[in-house]
Amino acid sequence: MTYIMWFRQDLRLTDNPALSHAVEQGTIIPIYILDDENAGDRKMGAASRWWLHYSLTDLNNSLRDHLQFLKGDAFEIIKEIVNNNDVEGIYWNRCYEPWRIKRDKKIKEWLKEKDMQTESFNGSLLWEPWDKQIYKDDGTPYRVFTPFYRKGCLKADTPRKPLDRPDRIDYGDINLSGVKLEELNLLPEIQWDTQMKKEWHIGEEGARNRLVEFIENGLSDYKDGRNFPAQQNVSRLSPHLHWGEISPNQVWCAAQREGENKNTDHFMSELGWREFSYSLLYHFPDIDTENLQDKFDNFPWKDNKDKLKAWQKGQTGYPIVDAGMRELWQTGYMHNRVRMIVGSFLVKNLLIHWHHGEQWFWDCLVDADAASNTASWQWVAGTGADAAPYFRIFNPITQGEKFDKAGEYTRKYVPELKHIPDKYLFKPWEAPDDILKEANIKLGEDYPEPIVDVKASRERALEAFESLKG
DNA sequence: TGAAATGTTGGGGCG
DNA sequence: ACGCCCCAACATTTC
Repeated sequence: MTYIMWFRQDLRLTDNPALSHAVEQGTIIPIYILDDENAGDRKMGAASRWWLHYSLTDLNNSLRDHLQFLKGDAFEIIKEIVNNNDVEGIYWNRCYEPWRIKRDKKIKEWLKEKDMQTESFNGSLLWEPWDKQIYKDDGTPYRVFTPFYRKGCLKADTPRKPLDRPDRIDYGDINLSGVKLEELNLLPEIQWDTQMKKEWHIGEEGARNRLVEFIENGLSDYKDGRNFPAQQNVSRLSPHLHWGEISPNQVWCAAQREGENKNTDHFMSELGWREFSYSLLYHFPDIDTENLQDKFDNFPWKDNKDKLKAWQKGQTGYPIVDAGMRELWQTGYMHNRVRMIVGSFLVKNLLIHWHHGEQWFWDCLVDADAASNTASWQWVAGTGADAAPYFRIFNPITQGEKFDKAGEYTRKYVPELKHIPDKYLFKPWEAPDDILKEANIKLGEDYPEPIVDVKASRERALEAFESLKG
């Protein structure tokens, strides 16, 4: 008996419920389908594709070169496989983007009509978004994080303990005439990934090492340390989780083993935010384009291509913002504190619609995730669930001084400011001429003048917000 | 998971 | 000794 194991966002062997089930049934044919056709406007961005290439390479190694790669409309491909080969069934772990739910539902119905064995599993979430335990008493989904997490998640069934890696896998002997991994064309044509390669250890083993490293060195001061981008207190597990190189259950249980304290609690609640984002996307499937709070539909956003471009390229003249945007560009990642700062800057100081930020992150982040990315952009914009009140506007100077006091992070990504004294690092335009000269900076040439005035733009944002009430 | 404005308090300098 | 002012430090309010 031969079964298809369809890998999707679960590129691992350990704690993989669909895989464990499949290998118990018989021999398996592991496949991956690159389905850009059904993704519509949610095709993977460039950084995601880059990561995927190496993650598939790693998975294929773990599967002793048995992973078969296919490209196109997954429904058509699966029909073809089932119609032309002697397979008994097909298993996968669920995905939650609206387009995938729609597609997978159709596929499952068709498979059932064909009397194929088919079952989907939960390999990506601690609690299913439709779990009745995690609804409010009135039967509607939570829109506020704290009760979602405390009254919902923490009171619901405890997450499944991770499954062991199957101790043997038997592979079926069917060639599906797919393509070579290289033919998925996931790697960039222009080589912008040299720096990125050094930054990450992609794949299941890299994910596990990252978790161990974080638990040993980052977790013990997580609650406070997570705010400082120069420190090593954040887990950096987000891309590994997104691709399913590690499951949230593995992370949750590893944190739990460290015992309850403010650091583990806080870290686990961040996994809770991930669940919350998925819950929101499930219950409000258009949040990736529509404001969750529709009163923002009339917000007077400004279209400004030059300023958007300056933000994207890390040329705003605000060093902490530019450092973050350049970290993103160079590494495919940005520290969470800085994501909030650059987000606030785009949406509030520049008054540019959060869509533009969301799209840029979607293209550049190796952890780009439809649920987390859209929920977080709506959060920072003030348009979303449990959102920061609109008037919570970050001051990029104060934030820099508070969270990168010694300038280690900022100077790393904005090296032209290396020699500016701390006192002026986050506001170089206030530095006296002799200090600028000594630091080898000519504002407007070596480093941009600020593209907006924070004080004036703050006022402007508050007025724009005020205009919604009228 | 804000920032700025405004209010309050208390210590020290000083006439 | 006392009131007054100044100002830092902290708390509260407002956007």
